[in-house]
Amino acid sequence: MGASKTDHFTEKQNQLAAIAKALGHPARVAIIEYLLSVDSCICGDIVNVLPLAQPTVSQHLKELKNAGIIKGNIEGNAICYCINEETLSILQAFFSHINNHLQNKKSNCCYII
Amino acid sequence: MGASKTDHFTEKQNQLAAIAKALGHPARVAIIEYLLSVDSCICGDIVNVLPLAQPTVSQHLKELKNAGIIKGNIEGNAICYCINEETLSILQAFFSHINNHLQNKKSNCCYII
DNA sequence: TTATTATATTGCAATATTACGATAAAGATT
DNA sequence: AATCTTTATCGTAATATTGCAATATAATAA
Repeated sequence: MGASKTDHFTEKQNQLAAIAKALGHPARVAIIEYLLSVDSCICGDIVNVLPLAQPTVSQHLKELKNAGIIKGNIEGNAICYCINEETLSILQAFFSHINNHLQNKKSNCCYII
Repeated sequence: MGASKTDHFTEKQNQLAAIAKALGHPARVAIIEYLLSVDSCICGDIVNVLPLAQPTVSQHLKELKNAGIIKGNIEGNAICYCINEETLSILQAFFSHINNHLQNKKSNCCYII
């Protein structure tokens, strides 16, 4: 098939998966890291930083924006992108949830491999 | 093409992306949530819990294992899977890193959209 | 030994992703 | 207006992912 059966999962599960998926490419991780490293959030030089052609970078930016991980507004003939903390906090909450459970449990199986 | 140019990114970026990518499917999020919800980490009944056929579930489990998100060992004719905290802590560290940067910055652009 | 049970692998079809050249769109500059 | 600059979109090729039926594998139960 190739298409995920999103109908059969909860909204939360689909939401988490969508955010994680958007982070699931090294170029997009690199974009996030770059956005963090620059003081300004005007990021017209992302193309020069990445080892990818301009249309490809534009496509990755679009995916990050669709997933809500970055947000931006038009600034003349450039685009101002920056990280959307709200979206990333959803993933963070998921990890907190995981941590809480794991600490309560202190799992003692699966010690091999 | 379809193949990521992983050579052109850092090991760290590829590692983060691989972990995020493995979480980037609702079925795999559901598997993680199920592993958290059960007290035991014997998870032979995952197939019954998910709306997917057994081979598909097995494939998702394999991907989670390849990414290091779950670990498991053979227990008779069943498999014992559980969450690998070490791997998830890599993603958590990334988010801490992001948080630190964002708090220092208090970004004041991108207020529209 | 012969089922039975549980998970993994294979093979394949449908769809998605990745990448980039060519081109478009739109504000800035001259 | 004509040109430059920057980002977006289109079209397309190569590859990856998703899902499942069929089958294999391996331990357990009879």
